Order: sequence, then C-alpha cells, then structure tokens
Amino acid sequence: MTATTKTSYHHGDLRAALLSTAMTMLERGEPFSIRAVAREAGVSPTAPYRHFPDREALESALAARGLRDLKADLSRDRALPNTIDELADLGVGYVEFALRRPALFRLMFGNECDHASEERVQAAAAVHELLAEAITRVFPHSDPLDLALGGWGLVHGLAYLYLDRKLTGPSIEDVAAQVRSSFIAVLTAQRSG
Amino acid sequence: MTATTKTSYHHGDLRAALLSTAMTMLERGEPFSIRAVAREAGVSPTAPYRHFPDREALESALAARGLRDLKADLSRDRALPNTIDELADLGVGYVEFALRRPALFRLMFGNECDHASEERVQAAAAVHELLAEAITRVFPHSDPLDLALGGWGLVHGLAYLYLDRKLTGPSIEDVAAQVRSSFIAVLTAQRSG
DNA sequence: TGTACATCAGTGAACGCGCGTTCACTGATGTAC
DNA sequence: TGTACATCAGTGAACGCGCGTTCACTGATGTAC
Repeated sequence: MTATTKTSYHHGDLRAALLSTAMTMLERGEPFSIRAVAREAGVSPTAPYRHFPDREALESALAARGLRDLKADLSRDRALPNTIDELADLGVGYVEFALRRPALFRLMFGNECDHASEERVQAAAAVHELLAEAITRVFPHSDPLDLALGGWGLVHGLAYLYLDRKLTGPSIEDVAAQVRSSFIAVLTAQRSG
Repeated sequence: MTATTKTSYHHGDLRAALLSTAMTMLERGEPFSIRAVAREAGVSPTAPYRHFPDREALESALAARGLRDLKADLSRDRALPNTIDELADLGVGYVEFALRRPALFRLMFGNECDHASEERVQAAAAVHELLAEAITRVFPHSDPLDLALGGWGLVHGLAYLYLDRKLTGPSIEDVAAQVRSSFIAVLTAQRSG
C-alpha cells in the first residue's frame, strides 16, 4: 500500500511529514513547538503524540537530523584537510552552517542534550570525530584533544557571536572571510607574534 | 528621607531591589520573567512597570550589570597580560564566569542585543576593549582585529560548549585546566605542528 | 470474494500553566500656603 | 505648625496568548475466516 497523494484521515507518513515540516519552520526562524508544527502540518495538536512521546523526543530527532546534515555539509566536496588553509575551510563551513540555519543550529547545540536520544548522541559524536580527525591531520604532533577542543571552541564561539549579533558582517561572504582570517590568525599566532 | 527598613506601601527603592532580586534568581538558574521577579521581590506583578517600560528594558539593565561584572572580574587582581600564560588566565576567567553564572551569561550574550539600551551597548564595548587590548599586548605584530575576534571566539565557544553540556568536566577546576590547555594549544599550534 | 472484527492513527474538547501587559484604582508622600 | 492638595508608587482584576499534555472518541485500515 503506497502512501502517495493521501489527504484522507490517515496521513500516510505523518512522522516524516512532521520532521520535514518542523525543519522548514526552523529554516524560516519560527519558534518551535509541537502545536505549531502540528498546525503547519495541517493536523490536530495531539496527532504528533502518536509518533513522539513528548516535545523533547521530536526536538531530539530534529537535532540529530541537523547534526547529520552538518556533518554531510562539512564532508561534501571536501577531503580531510592537509593544510591550515584547508582546515580553515572546514571552520568556515561550520560557521556558515550556523548562519544559514540559525534556529536549527541553536536547537542542535543551545540546550543540554537529551541523553536518552541515542540517535542524537551518535550524530553528535560523528561531528566531533570529523573535527578531531581533521585537526589531528593538520597538526599531527600536538596533543590531539587540546587542539581539537580549541578548534571546535573557536568556530563554535564565532558562530554564536555572529548569531547573537555580538559581531556583524555586511554579508555572509564578508563574515566567511573574517572567520577565515581569525581562524588562521589564531592558529599561526606564534609565527607572527 | 532615608529608605531604610521600610516595609510599607512605598518600597523605597524598588528599582534597585528588582535588579538585585532578578540577579540572585538568575544566579539560582531560575527562568527569568517580570512576573517571577516581582513575585520574588514581594510586589504585585505590575509594580515593575513603574520602573521599566517593558520586559526587555529590565533584561537589558541586567545584561549591562552582568557585562560590567564580567569586566570587573577579568580585571580584578590582574594587570594586562604580557605573556601567553597570562593571556590564558584571562580566557580561563571568561569561561569560569560563564560556568559560575550560566543564566546571567546566557542573558548577556544569548540573544540579539536591545540596541536601544545605551547602558548595555557601552558595557559590552568595554568588555570588547579589554579583550582586544590584552591580545594586542601579547601579540603586538599580528593583525589586532583578527586575533582579537579569534581569541574571543575561542573562549566564548568553549564557554558555550560547557554550558550546553557538549563538553563536560568532573569539576570546575578540571574545566579550567582543560580550557587553559586548549587555549594555549591553539595559540601555539604552529610551534609544535 | 465478502464480511466481522481488531488495530491503530487520527480528532477535538478540555486541563492548568505562566506569561506580558492594560486599566482603573488607592494609599502614601511631600509640598505650598 | 497645620491643612489642602498634587503627585506618584504601588495594587489587583482582567485581557488574550500559546504552550504541553490528557482523555475519551471515531473513522480508516488491514486481517482472519
């Protein structure tokens, strides 16, 4: 039984529909709530409870999706970096993701994880690994943990500062350029200082 | 007319009382709202409107206060740094502030500024200046802007990652040590890499 | 192939919550004479 | 020094809002015979 073009009582695949509806709402920057998502999906406020036990479960599923997207984004058309410049690409990609999808980014990172969502935990771990691997390749002789955390902190902090308007740039390209400069400046500070 | 030990109809200095009540509530991690602050201050839900036009005004006053506290914290017992180690102290101080007063830190940074609050804008600028000055002293030959943003981003990002439990440490001392290591690792990456 | 029935994915009314903000008010304060 | 009065900082009821979640329900689906 295929579920195409059903407008009937039974939806077909409401779970998937809720996730993608929620995703585009986040994309639009609208506040996230179960009721709002249900409304937008054209379904009663309680229908989502057939597919998610509570608000946090839906939120975690979205966060996991976002984390997978981020990882895909950072991997796409990009082998693991070998130089600082290539590593900077990765950093810039991280910040660009945050700026392009701010509400999603906040949902992914801006609250204490639901430890219960295995999906989410795994997706987060995959992102960590990617970042750590990349940094270790470029700086093979440093303490990998220290540098990996530092590098992550650096791009994460810049992302938040732009998101919260503590820093601003005239365009997303300018922001990307600024992030690149700062990233490289910090990682090569010893050389010039 | 002094305003000591007044429990009467007129409060004495409700404005100041609201601010400090709100501050200790943030300290306790309670959610911030005008009503909650009024309740805690023992005053009707509408009393605050005599002193603040709306919720955002109270919030901005608190943020300004927090920013001034942060600056004082970072300056206390600490001359401007001359070495990377001393600069790292500053960075650690920034993260410790965030961990010690998480709700306040989020309120200070975690939303788009109320551009209207001059007090807040000034307090934020003062913090920026302090950080930029410190970095410029330690790395006088680098592009000051790039490095200052990078350094700020680094500690800001680490602060958020710990706040949002993406990173964890067994104790605040361990976190401080980790931040220090990462901070130094990143700023001296060239040397070892 | 047709029918009885269990299952299951939806509905819609209702709950209690806390919020920001308005309004007309009232009680205390301080000032002018 | 005493009184009339304006000012001003509070009160408390009320508004409308959206939220998460529960509950008993009903209509559609798919399966056993």
